[in-house]
Amino acid sequence: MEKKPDHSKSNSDNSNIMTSTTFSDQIPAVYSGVGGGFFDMPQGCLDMLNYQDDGGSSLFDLFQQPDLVPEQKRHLLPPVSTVPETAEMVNTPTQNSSSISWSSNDAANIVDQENKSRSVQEEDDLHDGDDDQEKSTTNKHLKPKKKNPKRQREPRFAFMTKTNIDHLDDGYRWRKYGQKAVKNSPFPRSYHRCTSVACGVKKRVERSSDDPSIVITTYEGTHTHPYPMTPRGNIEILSETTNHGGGVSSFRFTQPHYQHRQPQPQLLPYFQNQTIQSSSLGFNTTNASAHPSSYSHPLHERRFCPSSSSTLLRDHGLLEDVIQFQFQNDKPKEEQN
DNA sequence: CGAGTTTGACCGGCGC
DNA sequence: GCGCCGGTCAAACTCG
Repeated sequence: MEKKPDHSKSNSDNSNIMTSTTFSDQIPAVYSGVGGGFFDMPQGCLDMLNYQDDGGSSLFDLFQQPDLVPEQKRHLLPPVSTVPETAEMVNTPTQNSSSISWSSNDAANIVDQENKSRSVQEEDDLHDGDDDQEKSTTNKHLKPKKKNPKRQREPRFAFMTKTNIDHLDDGYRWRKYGQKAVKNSPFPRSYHRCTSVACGVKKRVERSSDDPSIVITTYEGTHTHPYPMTPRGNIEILSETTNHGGGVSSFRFTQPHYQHRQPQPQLLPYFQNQTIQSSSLGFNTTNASAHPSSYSHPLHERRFCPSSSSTLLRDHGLLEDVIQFQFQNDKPKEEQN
């Protein structure tokens, strides 16, 4: 599908991708100072990451945990801007000797590339909207099909998932609207939009060129509808108790029609500890229909993953190994200079 | 027939 | 200014 000239070019162009750029999408402040990291999460976690309501929060609040010493945070989220060209953040899976590498050639670079193309633009968006409007009006002269010329970038979350399934079912319904060959990667990148009306959440899915078993999923924006808008996979939200302190809200994921069962999740040791040790890192699903606008919240009683801790160890289907790898605020822009 | 996918073309940003 | 590349559009197509 991708244009052949582009594809061949992509494969032949081995120029390095610079890594020392910033992730300047409108990442909430909670991510400031941390870059990316590895997570292995059971199926369902990604949904909760993607869905954040006013009372809840995201996985990334993990990194605000006061009991996380800086070393730990760094271990989880190595700042991309400081990851050396040769640096690898390696977590050794518990089940085999293979390691998932954080190299400058895959996940980090994906975001880096975006950063490069957006860091300046987004600052303009924030501080210089008039200029953009001028640009957009000129664009319309060229191509009327552009409907939303002044596009505002949404927060982005990127995850690496170790799976052989290309499209991870995260509970939401997605419509694919494009696919492109990616430079330096034999695997195409697919573009998806949430099918919910007026929900502008986008998702990009691609495979790591370094490790084809890793799927990199990048979410952009936040869903403006309850989770899940259209049940896909009998996902239920069990809002048992409102809890900013002791109650437990939990998701229950049942997986009715996955034909390809995945191997057991490879919980990376550190994250596994984090997950198990603290149900406080879970998600608050209270007020599940609220607008998921907030990324940074004080610590709530939250549940990362499906309520039963045993689910951590069972077959979690498609999202057995989710590795969050990239969150970066504008801050590192200074660092790289 | 509607929803979703494929795919070629187009656009804009960025580096050289 | 030009070419590369990521992102998006939209018509054609497929599928249930």
